[in-house]
Amino acid sequence: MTTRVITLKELAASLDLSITTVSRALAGHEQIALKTRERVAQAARQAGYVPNTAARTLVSGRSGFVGLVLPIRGPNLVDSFLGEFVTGLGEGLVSHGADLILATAAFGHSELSVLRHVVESGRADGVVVTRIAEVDERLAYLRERGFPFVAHGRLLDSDFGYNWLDTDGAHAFGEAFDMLYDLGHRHFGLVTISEPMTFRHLRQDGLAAAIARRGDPSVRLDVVTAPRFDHEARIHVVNRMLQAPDRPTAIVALFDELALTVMEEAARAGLSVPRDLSVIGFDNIAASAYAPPGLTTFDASIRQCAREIADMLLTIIAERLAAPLTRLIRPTLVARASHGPAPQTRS
Amino acid sequence: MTTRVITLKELAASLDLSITTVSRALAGHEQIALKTRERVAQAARQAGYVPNTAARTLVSGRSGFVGLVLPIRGPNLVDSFLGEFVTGLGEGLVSHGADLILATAAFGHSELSVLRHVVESGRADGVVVTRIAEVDERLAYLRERGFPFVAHGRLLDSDFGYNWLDTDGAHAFGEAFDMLYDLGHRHFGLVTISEPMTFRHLRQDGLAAAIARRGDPSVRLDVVTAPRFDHEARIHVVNRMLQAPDRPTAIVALFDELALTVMEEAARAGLSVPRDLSVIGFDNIAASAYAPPGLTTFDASIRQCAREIADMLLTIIAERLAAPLTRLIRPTLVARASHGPAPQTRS
DNA sequence: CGCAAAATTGCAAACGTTTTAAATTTTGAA
DNA sequence: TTCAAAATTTAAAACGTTTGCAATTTTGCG
Repeated sequence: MTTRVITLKELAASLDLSITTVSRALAGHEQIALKTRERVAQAARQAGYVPNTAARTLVSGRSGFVGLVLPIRGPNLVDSFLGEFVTGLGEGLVSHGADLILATAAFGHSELSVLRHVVESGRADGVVVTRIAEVDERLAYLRERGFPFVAHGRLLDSDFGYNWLDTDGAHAFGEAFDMLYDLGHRHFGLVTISEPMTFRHLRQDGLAAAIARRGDPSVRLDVVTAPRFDHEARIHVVNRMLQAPDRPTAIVALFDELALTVMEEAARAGLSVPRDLSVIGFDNIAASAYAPPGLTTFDASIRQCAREIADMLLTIIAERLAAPLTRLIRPTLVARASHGPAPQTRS
Repeated sequence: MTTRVITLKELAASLDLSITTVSRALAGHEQIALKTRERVAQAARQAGYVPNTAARTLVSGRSGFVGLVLPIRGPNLVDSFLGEFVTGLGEGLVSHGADLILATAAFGHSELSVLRHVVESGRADGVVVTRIAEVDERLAYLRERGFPFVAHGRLLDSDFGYNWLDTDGAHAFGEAFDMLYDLGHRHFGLVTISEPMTFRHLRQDGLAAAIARRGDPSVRLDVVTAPRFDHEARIHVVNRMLQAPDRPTAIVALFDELALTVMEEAARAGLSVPRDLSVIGFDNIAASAYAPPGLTTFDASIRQCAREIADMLLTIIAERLAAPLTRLIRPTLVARASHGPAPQTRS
């Protein structure tokens, strides 16, 4: 059954040309007579010739692949992020004829070891790194190797230049504060996570900066920290904030999943959102539109960002760019119904 | 900066052995003295030697990659399916040391042409095909080539043997009917789509079969068909069913997104779910848990299925299996609050 | 100690491309 | 008609592995 794949040698033989000529003709070299180029192109199309990737990679040193090491995730957790991100990367890559390699870290293997393997086996010409940690050994490794990469997210102390694209969480959280402050809120809550990811600092700092900018000493901010994968514990932490004798009138969550938990627990505690409590999230996951009364959040347009990351990376690879490329994308507010004026109770 | 990647030749030189011996030692061949094997392994580890994928692929004919061609999707649509599926595939592959290639169809290029490219360029040893269409040229192509693949979903008329894994939508829809019938419902609605995918038939047939099995002539089924990507039109179609003078008391939707639209429009029309109307979906997407009152649906455990698909495919590749492997996975009912007894109005 | 057998190692070809440098053919002016 | 220059084509090496087969070394028995 199996139809054999045609090789360059065979194609050349059928045309009575050398493989050199055929190779060059297909690559469109000017030095090959136009007539020959056309003849070769025609024959190649008809024979369905597709160059062998491995052979081409071996000699050229370019694989035409971009790698992404899948972040390790909990057994029951697939964040909605991945589908969008991967789709965007694919879209960005395909316009340049590149494809995506997804490598998964096996249980017990670190993400770094998988990354090293991808890099050192020559599978990819560049990689994309997501979910930047406070101390990120992946970036350190890539930098030391001088291997092309783009980070989605950034380090806190960028003492070395590298390529990144990030959503401006600091700005978004500042915007959230300003909006809530103008609605009369003075007592704020922040639900954050314990994982050492940089984005939690950037967002929290953005919130703190906005508070400082306002210069109103009556503003108060309570912060609680939830573990990432333990749903029970997360609920517990949220309730600690909701059931405190003096609870915030507005809660900002580090991302939508947390905000949805806040809204669920608020409902369970008989609190009405947004009458008794305003809640704002970040990410605009699909469920946020459905969870009553509709979560106000920020959309980071992951798919679009991923597309841009792909573009950046391909530029870096093609032009061996040294100067770091950076892009900060401002997320847009998606105003739904989970925020409103501060309750008058205590005023 | 760029640290050079060490090659087999260099490793061999540093050990004062031939590349043949080193290659075999690393592959664990018995014919190489144990002492040598250990010495080589040690040196390789220390030097951080990683074999070059391209070279290995070229000579062995095996790339260690499995391909997935991303289904083309609308500009604003990323179905939640992809993230889970890709994660599952990755998990399934990594345990066998394989990785995933994601190829995207560029705008204007057919999915088939991308598939051909992946297959014929030798990038992958096998592919996974999702979203099986009624007349699926991808399956026809793969079959003709004799290229290893596993389909997620199946054809209606399987006149040729091929490997597939599918969720038993027919059974689920039958189960949904039985449950609703036992709750007193007699007038049913089915919201389906116009895209020529096989799963719509399988599910609808399952529903019809369950109705027939029951043999109750008072049972009535209305069917409306929505276009896939046009949200406006989808709403319109749903309302046609909801606002009919004699509307169904129970609506089964082909998948959750449709069911959520039904629930939204029902709420807008002042209908209470499940008091006035029962709604059941399929897929158990994240939003289904949040949309009030909580959508009753079926969970197909995509991630687990994908893992199994990876296993199947790797088996097929490794053992050059001819006999088709097939698996039918029964989805589990996720009973939330969107279904209940039939309203008494007309009884 | 000698030698066949067993154990171990190495040579060289092959995989399908790209590319350098060289060979061949064509062109056109003298 | 001749020959240098231009245009076109090709031979061969290289990329880094794996592997069939041959060469070398070691082992053990007489």
